[in-house]
This record gives sequence, structure tokens and C-alpha cells, in this order.
Amino acid sequence: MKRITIKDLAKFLSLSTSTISRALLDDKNVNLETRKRVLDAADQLGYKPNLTALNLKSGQSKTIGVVVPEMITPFSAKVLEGIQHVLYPLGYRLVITQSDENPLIERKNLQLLEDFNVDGIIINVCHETYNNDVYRRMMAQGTPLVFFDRIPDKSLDVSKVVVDDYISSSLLVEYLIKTGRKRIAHIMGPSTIRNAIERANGYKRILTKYNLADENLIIKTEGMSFEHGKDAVQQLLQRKVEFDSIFAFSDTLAIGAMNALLEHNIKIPGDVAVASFSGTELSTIVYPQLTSVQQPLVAMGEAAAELMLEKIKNRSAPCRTVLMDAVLVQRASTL
Amino acid sequence: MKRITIKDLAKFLSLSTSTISRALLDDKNVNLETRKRVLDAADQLGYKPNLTALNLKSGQSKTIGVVVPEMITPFSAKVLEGIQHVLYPLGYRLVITQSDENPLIERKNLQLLEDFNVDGIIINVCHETYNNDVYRRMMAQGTPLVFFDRIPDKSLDVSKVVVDDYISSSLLVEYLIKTGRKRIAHIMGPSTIRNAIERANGYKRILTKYNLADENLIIKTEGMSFEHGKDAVQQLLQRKVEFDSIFAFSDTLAIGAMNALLEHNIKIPGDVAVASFSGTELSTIVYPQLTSVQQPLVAMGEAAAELMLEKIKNRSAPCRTVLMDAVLVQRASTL
DNA sequence: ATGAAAGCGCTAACAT
DNA sequence: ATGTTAGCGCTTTCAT
Repeated sequence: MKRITIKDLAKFLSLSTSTISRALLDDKNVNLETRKRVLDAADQLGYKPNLTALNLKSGQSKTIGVVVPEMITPFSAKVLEGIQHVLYPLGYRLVITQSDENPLIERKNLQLLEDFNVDGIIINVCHETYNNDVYRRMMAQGTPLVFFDRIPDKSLDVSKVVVDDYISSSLLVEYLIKTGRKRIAHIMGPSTIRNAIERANGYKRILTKYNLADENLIIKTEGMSFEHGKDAVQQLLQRKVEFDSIFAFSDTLAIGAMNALLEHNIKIPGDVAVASFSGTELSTIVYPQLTSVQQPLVAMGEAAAELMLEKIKNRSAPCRTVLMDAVLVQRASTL
Repeated sequence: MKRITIKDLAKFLSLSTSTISRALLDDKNVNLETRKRVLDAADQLGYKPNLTALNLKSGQSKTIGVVVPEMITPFSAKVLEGIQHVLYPLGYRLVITQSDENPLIERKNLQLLEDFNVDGIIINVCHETYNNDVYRRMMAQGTPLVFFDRIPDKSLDVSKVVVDDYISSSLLVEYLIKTGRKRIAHIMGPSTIRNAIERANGYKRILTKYNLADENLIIKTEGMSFEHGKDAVQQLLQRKVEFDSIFAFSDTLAIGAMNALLEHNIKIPGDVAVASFSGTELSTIVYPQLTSVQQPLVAMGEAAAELMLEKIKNRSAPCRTVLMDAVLVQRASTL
């Protein structure tokens, strides 16, 4: 079952390998007749190009690294779907790594990807600044980096795909107010994640605008897990602060919060409405279904892949920021 | 920022590339002194081997394809974690594809992987027989295939990683009976999935053993989604068959079922207990938490990767079946 | 112990 | 329009 190479085709047709190569590449400098013969033979003998040889020739690894913070929610899977959708047809392979929300693991992952000679890395960071030195070094070495969702702090000029956290969270909070909620608690992610700050800012702005602000309503979590969401509610209850709704930084935190509420026999949305930010399928499989700001995850992945291709094509292309629209989807948890 | 090659090292140290190569490979035929100089220089100049060149030389793509039915639940992500854990350190890249429970998409995915010249494919099938011809052809061509979780029918001799569905489901059903349930409904997956049949058989055996069998208690679903789980409960209710518990084929179906129950104000586990098979994090984030048979997903991925390496090392190694232990984890949904 | 040379599969100058 | 040659980075015979 030996693989057929252009050499075999050359021998078979008594032509040189260059002619075979040219015919296969649709080069104009090849007789129409000859091209046809080559194509037929290729088909007949089952020729398939050797990507490795191509890559060696072109000096690329045709491998893109991806770093995501977690793979428990479908968030990353959806974005990956978009990335793959763009990159697979072009012959790119992926090395997907997950950091488990740990900057140190993220660092190791970046190192691993470097060892893989990746042509570029697409990243959703787990800490705003911790690995900046690595990002900076890699970019200096000519490895294109593209960020999505969670991005590094502004000291780094990078290509990125994001939604406007500030605006979207403002909209969501305003929506909660319109539905009659007045004591809106916020489960904010760790402040080492820029988006957590942005979303909290949107939240604060609206509460201030409606004169409903109260620092006691904000719980900053230490991490991003389901348990952190539960803890946040425990804390709210301990603080004895009144609240009739919760806006959580992410689906995971929101669902943890919902569980804590249900355990305390607090009705959703009767007693407390819950809303979140991200928009994974998770929000539709919990009961009651969760109102949330849905990010266009697949499209974000596609955009990130496109930005990567842009950078690969032209190393010195200027960094671009793609701003995607998020939409508020109302579900049972706030109705 | 040009990459350093062994050529550069050779020039730098006035040695031949062969000596450099040997030194780097710890070949005995190289002066200790020389080796040290080479290693130092490599370190100093920042030499990194070019994997593509290695691959071309060895005739491998160092790429493994993975086909999974879905990426919405963390099931596949966990298995992938195990696969990556074994394969990444060895320099293997992955091309991960998802079939969306559609045999036709699975077929396309296999084709794509073939185009990638993968060294092997690890698969969780979405249909017991539909793509048998492709599996067969690929294996005949010398591409190692390893299956996990859902496997093709017995007409194919393949390496695989599985749990004993029949036994595990028996245990689960017996457990439900021990907790006092007598009318146990079963939401069975499509019969184009071997495991659905196995688990249903385990279920039937125990019900028969305790004289509790009733064909009306079984709902065979058309698919594997959350919605199919909901529908199943609707059907049970329409049939007006009494039931005090549900054993679902998967977490997804179980959670869909739970939602339907809650919508009808049926208490879990008060009125109806719910249990499932799979063991993803999903079972711990729903309310109430879901009792389930937990498969050791990460370990399954590792085992699948090991089987793959075995086949890659020796194309004609006999096919092996790794049987993993699943454990029953009791949670609130049945207590 | 070291070097020279061939070759993995393919493309692209450079002939002709 | 087709062929010859070199070379991508590395390993590996075969010499020395």
C-alpha cells in the first residue's frame, strides 16, 4: 500500500517530476493534453500530495496553536468550531491546549506550542497580564498572536476579536431594570480578567444612572467555576443584603448561583431573576432556562482565524480589532 | 529572527552536519567533548529541531485525527484531554472533527482526515454500521483506527476502549430498585448505537429479574439531544404509564428529561428519580444534581492514545480491547 | 570520531 | 512545453 508520489507519476507517464508538479498546480506552462494525462493518472493511481513535504518546502508547519482557559462549557468548543471551519480546508492542523484558568499552565502551553513550531497562536487568556512577557517575546520572534474574548491589557498591541463588554452588560442590566428589578446583584469575575472589569463597569454605570447602586451588591469571585458562583450567593445571603436579581459574569457562575438559590428554596425568577453573559448551550439546558447575552461564538472563531491568516500572509500587517455584536436573549430565568 | 538549523551549528563549530545531528541524537559515535560543544552551541544559538523535516524523513505526519459525535457536553473534551496528555509530549498534533451525530458528516470528516495524511484516527462513532466501509478501507490501507465509547458492530475487528454497558446499566437499575423504585422508565438512545442496545439490555435484564418489566416504560429516542430527552418524557406522560424513576442513556437525554419533568411540576426525586449514564460535569451543575454511571473519560482518552501508539509502532499488532471500570455516583436526583 | 553524500516529496529557478 | 538541478532540514549509510 505504498503511497504514490509525483515520482511514480513521472515514471508512469515518462515525464519529469517538474512537469507533473506543474500540471498538478495548474501551471500555464503545460500542454493541455499533458495536464489531462497527468490528472487522470493521478486520479487513477490514487495520488495524494504529501503535506509534510509541502510544509518543509514552504517553511511553514501549517499548525496553529490554540489556548483556551477551559473546556467544560461549550464556549471554547463553539469558538473552535469556527476556527476549524476556516482553517481545516486550508490544510492547517490545530494543537489545542487548555489552561484550566491557571496562568502557569497557560505559560506551559505556550511553551509547548513553541516546540511544535506553530505558525501562530490563537488565545483566550486566563489572566490579563501574567504572560505578557511571553506574548511579547513570541510576537517579537515573528509568531503571530491573535486573541479572542479575553484579551491582554492595553500595553500590548495585538489583533483581537471581542464584543463590547461594557455596552452589552449595560444593556443587560438596563433590561433587568425594565422588568422591574431594583436590587440587582453582580457576580463579577476576578479582576485579573479585563472583561470582568468592563462588564462590572457597564453594570455600575446603569445602576448609578437609575440611582440603584450599592457596593454591597457586588461580589468579586476568586475564580470562574461553578462553585465560585455558589459561594457568591452564599456571601450575598450572609451579607443580608436584599436582592431581587443577579447578573453573573459568565454562564458557569450564573448556574452555580442558581444552584445555591434553589438550595435555599429561593424561586427563580419569582424571588430572584438571574442573567448571565456568554451564551453557551448551557443556558438552555438548565431549569429555568437562563437569560443571557449571547456572543456569536462560531463567528468569533472564524474571525480569529481570519485575523490569523492575515498575519501569516503578511507578518507586518497592522493589528486589527474585530468587534462582534452580542445579543440579549430573554429566557425563563428573568420572565 | 531566522531559525537556527543544524547547518548553522555546523558552520558555527566548523563541524559537519552529520556530527551535529549525531551529537543532538546522543549517538555513541561522537566525542564527549564534541557533544558538549554542540549542545552548548545549540543552547546558546537557540536551536530548535524542525519537526516538519523530521516528519518528512520518517514518513509520518505526526498527526492523529479524532472524530467525536458532539462537543456540546464536556464528554469529548475530557476524552480529548486524555488523548492530548499522551500524544502532545510525543510531538503529535491533532485534527479534531465533530460529526454532530450525523453519519454523513462523520464520513466527510474521515475524508478530511485522510487528506491530512493522518497517522491514525481515534473515533467515537455516531452510527454502528453506516461508515463501516470507510473504516474497513482505511484499515486495509494501513491507517490505524482506534474506537472509544461507541464502537462499530462486531463485523469489524478493531482496537477499542469501552466500559461494560450491560453490567454498568444493570448495576444502576438495581440501585434504583434498592432505593425503592418500582416503575423505572428507560430513555434509550437510537438503536443505531450499539451502546444504547447494551444498556437497554442491562436494564431489561434487571427489570425482568425483579418482575418489574413493562415494555411501555421504554422510550427509544430518534437522537441524542436535550430535546429528545424532553420529548421522551412527553411521550411517557402521554402514554399515561406510571413511572417513579427514569434511567436515561446519556446525561444530555437525562437533563432534557429533567427539564420536562420540572415543567410539569413533577418533583425530582420526590415524584420521579432520574439517573443517567456518562458522567460529565453536566451531572453536577444541574439541579438537583444527577446520579450517574461515571466513565473514566480522561483515562479512556489516554488508553485510546496508547492503543494508537501501539498500532503505529507495529501496524500488524493484534487489535486489543481495553475495558474500563465505570462507577455509580449517587447524587440528589435519586436520594 | 568525523565527514561526504544521498534521499524523504515537492517546488522553482534555470536551462533547452 | 518540458527537463535538469538544487534545496527545504534532517538522518543515515558509507567512507575515511
